[in-house]
Amino acid sequence: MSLRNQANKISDNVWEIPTSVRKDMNVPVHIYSNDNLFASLDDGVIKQSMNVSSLPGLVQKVNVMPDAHWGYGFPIGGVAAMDIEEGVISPGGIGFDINCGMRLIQTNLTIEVVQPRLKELVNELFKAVPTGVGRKGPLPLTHTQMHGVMKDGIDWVIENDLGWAEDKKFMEEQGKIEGAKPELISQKARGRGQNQLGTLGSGNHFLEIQVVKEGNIYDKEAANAFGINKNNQIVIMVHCGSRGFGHQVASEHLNLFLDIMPKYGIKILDKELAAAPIKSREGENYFASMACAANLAFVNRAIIMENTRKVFSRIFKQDPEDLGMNLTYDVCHNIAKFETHKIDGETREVLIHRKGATRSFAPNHSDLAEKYKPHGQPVIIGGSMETGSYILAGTESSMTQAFGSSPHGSGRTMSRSKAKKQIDGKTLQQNMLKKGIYVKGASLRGLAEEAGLAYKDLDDVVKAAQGGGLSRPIVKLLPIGNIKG
DNA sequence: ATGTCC
Repeated sequence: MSLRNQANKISDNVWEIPTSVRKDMNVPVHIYSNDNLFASLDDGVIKQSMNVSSLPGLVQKVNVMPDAHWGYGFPIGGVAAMDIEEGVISPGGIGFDINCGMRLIQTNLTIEVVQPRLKELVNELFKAVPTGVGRKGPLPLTHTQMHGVMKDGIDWVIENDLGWAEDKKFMEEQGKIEGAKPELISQKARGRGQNQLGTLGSGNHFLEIQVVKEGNIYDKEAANAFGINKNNQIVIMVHCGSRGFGHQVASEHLNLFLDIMPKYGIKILDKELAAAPIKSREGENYFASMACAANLAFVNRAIIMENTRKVFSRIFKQDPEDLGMNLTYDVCHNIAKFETHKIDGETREVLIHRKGATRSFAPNHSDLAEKYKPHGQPVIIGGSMETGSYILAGTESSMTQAFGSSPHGSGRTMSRSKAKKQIDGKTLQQNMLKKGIYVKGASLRGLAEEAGLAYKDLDDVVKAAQGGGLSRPIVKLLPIGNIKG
């Protein structure tokens, strides 16, 4: 029998697993979905979300996003808030790729100008932004520079003239997680990060050239505030994280937490849920190390953007400023953060774990740039390279229901190994070209793993997010060029 | 996701 039967449908877009289902559950689980997505939801998501609900110090409920799938310990698409005094911090609730995230860059170019140069553009971007596992980047850092990146995030970028000062206004947390302690970072992690800035990585990481179609703009005023204002406009989306650095930080703390849990009396059902009290030396050190990785990821995306601006500038023979290459927004998909939320009528600070989930703050939130305040936070969600992506906006109901969170993408339905068996990379590449999408990847096998067929329907995910009140669609973006790991 | 096993 499917574990899905344990969940009760309580509204069109919400399924609840009550604490009565399993003795060890501390809070209920709410799964945001729709009939179609729920019918094919992986049983592993149900099991893992119940496991998460057994952690100590949880506040209100565990939330599961419409794009959820099975992950390490926590499901990808899991959102959990922890009480600062009683709660724990868990690397499995953040993900190995700390501050994996998304950014969107505007241009004032249109498809008429870009299409004839598309292949050249993608080929040049492929050279300027290294892709693939273990690739080294265009900007090796000295020890002092690495310290600045970890500690200061986007401020380091601006001080070193590798980005524009105003970019900072359009980033989650203004591009810097406070409390980073570079002195806690191992030599090994430092070594892996030091020469990877400006690289994309592999898997579902990408840099994509996209086009706006007038019929895909759902809120003209909000789209305009987000820099999207005309039919056939070209934008650029980047999806990547903290590379080997974040992976090393996460692995080291996971191993450490397994050793120290007995000392704190933490019992877990799955070793992948390894955790430490937020208020413990180990928990505090993990947060301070995670902040270093989050800051490095912000910088990584900024360097990729800087090099993307240079490529566009060279090809279209105009300054990036004149091409209108402003940052619309930069959001985190894998992170834990201290945030203040109104929960059951009470305003309190909690530690939010968002793993494969995007922050989606409501209009007028103090963390938003002035021009975004009337509309809510831009939520950037990536689809497969064949189908398109969305910009959504945060809503008031997201704040009250899910600690200001929204889905982050379309979510896999097919394993990477299964996709590789069913799909031939070369054929896929050729078929995409026929549809007007020029894609260049580090490997054809890697390409096959990312086929649209292997992902949930993003339109469905957006509908479920909207129906569940997590965010509302502003514009859909269609791919025309893509570089992948 | 990841120098896909020190």
